Amino acid sequence: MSGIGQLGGGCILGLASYRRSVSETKRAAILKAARENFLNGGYSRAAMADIARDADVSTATLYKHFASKDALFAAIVEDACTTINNLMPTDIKGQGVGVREVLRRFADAYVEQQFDHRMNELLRVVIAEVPTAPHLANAVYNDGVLARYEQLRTTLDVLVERGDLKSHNTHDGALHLGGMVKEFVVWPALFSSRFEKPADLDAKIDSCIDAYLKIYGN
Amino acid sequence: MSGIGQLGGGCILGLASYRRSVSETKRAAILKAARENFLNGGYSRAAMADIARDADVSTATLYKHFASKDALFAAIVEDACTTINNLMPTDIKGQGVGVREVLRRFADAYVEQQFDHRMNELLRVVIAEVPTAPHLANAVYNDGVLARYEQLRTTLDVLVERGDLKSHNTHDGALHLGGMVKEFVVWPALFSSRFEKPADLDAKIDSCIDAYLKIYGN
Amino acid sequence: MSGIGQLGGGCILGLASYRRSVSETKRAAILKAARENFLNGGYSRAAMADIARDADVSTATLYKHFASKDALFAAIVEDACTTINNLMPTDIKGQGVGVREVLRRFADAYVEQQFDHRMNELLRVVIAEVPTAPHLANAVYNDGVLARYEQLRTTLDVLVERGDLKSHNTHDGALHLGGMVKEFVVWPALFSSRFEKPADLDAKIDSCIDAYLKIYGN
Amino acid sequence: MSGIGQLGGGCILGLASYRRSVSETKRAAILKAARENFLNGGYSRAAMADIARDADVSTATLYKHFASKDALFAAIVEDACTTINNLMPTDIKGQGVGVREVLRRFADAYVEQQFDHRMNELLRVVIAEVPTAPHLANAVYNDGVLARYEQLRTTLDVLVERGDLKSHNTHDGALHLGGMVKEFVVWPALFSSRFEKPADLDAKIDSCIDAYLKIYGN
DNA sequence: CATGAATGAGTATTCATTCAT
DNA sequence: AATGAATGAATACTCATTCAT
Repeated sequence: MSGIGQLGGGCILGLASYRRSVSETKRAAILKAARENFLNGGYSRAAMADIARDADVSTATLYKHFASKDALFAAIVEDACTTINNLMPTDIKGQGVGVREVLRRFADAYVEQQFDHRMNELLRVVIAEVPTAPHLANAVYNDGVLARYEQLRTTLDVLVERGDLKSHNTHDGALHLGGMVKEFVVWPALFSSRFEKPADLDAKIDSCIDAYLKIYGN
Repeated sequence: MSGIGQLGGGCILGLASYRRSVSETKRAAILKAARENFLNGGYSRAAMADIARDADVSTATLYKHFASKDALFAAIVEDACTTINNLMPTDIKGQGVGVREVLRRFADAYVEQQFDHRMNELLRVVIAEVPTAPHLANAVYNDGVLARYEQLRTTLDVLVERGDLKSHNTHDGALHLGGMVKEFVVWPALFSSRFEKPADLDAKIDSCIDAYLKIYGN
Repeated sequence: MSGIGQLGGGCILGLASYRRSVSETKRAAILKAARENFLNGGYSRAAMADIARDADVSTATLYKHFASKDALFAAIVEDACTTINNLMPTDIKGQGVGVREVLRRFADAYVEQQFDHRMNELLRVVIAEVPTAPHLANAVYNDGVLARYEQLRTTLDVLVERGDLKSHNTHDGALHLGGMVKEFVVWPALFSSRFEKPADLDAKIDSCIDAYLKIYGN
Repeated sequence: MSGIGQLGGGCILGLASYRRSVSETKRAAILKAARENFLNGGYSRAAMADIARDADVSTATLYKHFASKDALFAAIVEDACTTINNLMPTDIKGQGVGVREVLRRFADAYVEQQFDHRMNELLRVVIAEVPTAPHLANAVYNDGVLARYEQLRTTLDVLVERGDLKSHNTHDGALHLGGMVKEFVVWPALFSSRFEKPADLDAKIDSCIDAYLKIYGN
């Protein structure tokens, strides 16, 4: 029935892989439940017992998988960073694609990451824990915020090379464009308990790209 | 009866006002202690007992002044909003002052509010409590974030009227300028446990104003 | 009705002393309950919740009085040491009292301390915690064991001076006599879960004193 | 089937005995690991999982060998008693050996058992568990403490018969001598977290034998 | 026969809030 | 009006023991 590998002679191997898969399943369930709990009320209000219950495991099992609440939280954050980094597009600057379209695609991916993957809410919790877990916040800032800017900058560099943008300090440029977009995509979301993106988001983002092109466009 | 200082004869009114002033003093001490505690480790980690101790009052007195931890936190946030709103300048667009200088002054006031008045840290805590105290976050967003944009927009309108800026949608314009500035002033501070402003902040802000003037300047 | 002190003008003082007495009462109840619990199953098996229940207080109150389980245990041990040290007689070497009688009285006091004040059971627990609380064990050894030997030695010195005993190394002598007595008074009690003293204890102690007098008597 | 080493042809008996020996090896490893764990922090602090890990077996295997933590502890204690009883010399009263030397050899064996075989530490743990495992403590008292006295008494009887000691109640005599020796050998060790024997132990033991000979020597 | 993952019942400790005085 | 002691509910974490494979 199950697709367990080497069933011929090594039932031990079968056992091991069975166990691993069960374990992986539980680990995933825990991460999911924990994410939910942490995002809902922040670090302090998330209770290990609740997380265990939501993941349908005992607290002891929870602790077998993650040595402490801190470690569990760190795992969730790391998980999110990985997911997000895999999500961002790497080749949006294809030959025939116009400047505006390239920037638009980048912004769309960013919006998806912030809203559909609930990065905004994770940011809330991470920011809240800055005083008690500065290393984590730092990791998120580097892997989540700065990494995004580096990607954008690289993209901008290509556009400059292609002659689509004036030659300029693309590092600051990335921050300018990013700052404007965040104003619509992140800032209101941080303060709102609803998860939806604003209704006229696309128009707002267009206005940011417009502004950027007025500064640096050819 | 007691040797209380400047009370003249101890008439009832005098006693009452003395009591009131003592009460005000205690209230202020509590607010100060609470602010410190809340900003240090966030809402959950702040302990009412610690706050009372730091304010040199008993817990019972603390509860006489503020009905609950929530209420105390709300009071602190409100207090901060008031302080901040009083801080922002209202007449920076004097006759002889150039565009760049006007925007610069606005930005400086913003920087002062965010760093010297620890608004960045307060934002951290408020943002963290969005799921459990959405009204508070909303209040801060309206009184703190949007109000700032309204001020900026009003300023921009004056500049447009003066002919210093092209006629444009100043609402979006305010968000664009604000977004770029925040990128340097707020975003990194939210993720850092140190309270200092970045070293090259002035240059960064100038670059934002430059960008803005490239878009909308005459 | 109650003997509270300055009831005349300072109801505050009355309040303070009332509080203090209530507090003392609770503290005593906690110590009693804790002693019982610790002696019954050792340090690890004693549960703070059980102790609180037995003392008719909440666990929070328990922790107001004693900052931790360790601290509570230490308080009990210290308490026992004080009690015991106050119990040992200081003037048993009166003029007309014979050697044998002097030693006998000392031994009797020792027996009372070990059995009636359950010092044997406390020793069990303290000894058990040597690896985890060496300082405590050390304190008990110094204040409980060595102090007893010093008392005995002083007594022996007086007896030597009086000419009742040969001149000898009374330090080793005290250990010899003490060792023999302990063999009957402490050693079997350490291994038994019943609290009673052996039936023929008096005769056994006499035999120890006999032996001692054979060595050092005149 | 498997490439197991010195098994000749893999007949059933050979396999069975191989299994038995593997089992014995594991049992021994468990006992060793358990002993270490129990002696280090006492019964309660020793964790079955740690013991299993230290013995390189799974917890399930551990439980196959010993039905419970209690049973494992009992096995260790029993093991220790056996070891110790085999250790004590049985023929130290050879023809030409003097009284003092005989007693000295007995004491030396006792010291070795208490220190080199960590009997002092085991006593600590056993004593600690008296309230919860009285039968065990009883067994140790009988097989460890009393048995030693019986051996000593037998020895003393021989010495009396040989005319080396006065005729006397050798039962009490054994306790007297034993008590004095223990005072130096066991008592301080019970209260100390270091495993070493006191520096001047030999001299102290000599002084005990001296005292004994003064009482009962010829 | 051996395993490692799983568990339920505990454990010490904390905290917002109340109340007798 | 002000106090400090008191509390009940909660929280992170542990451990002896079992069980499916």
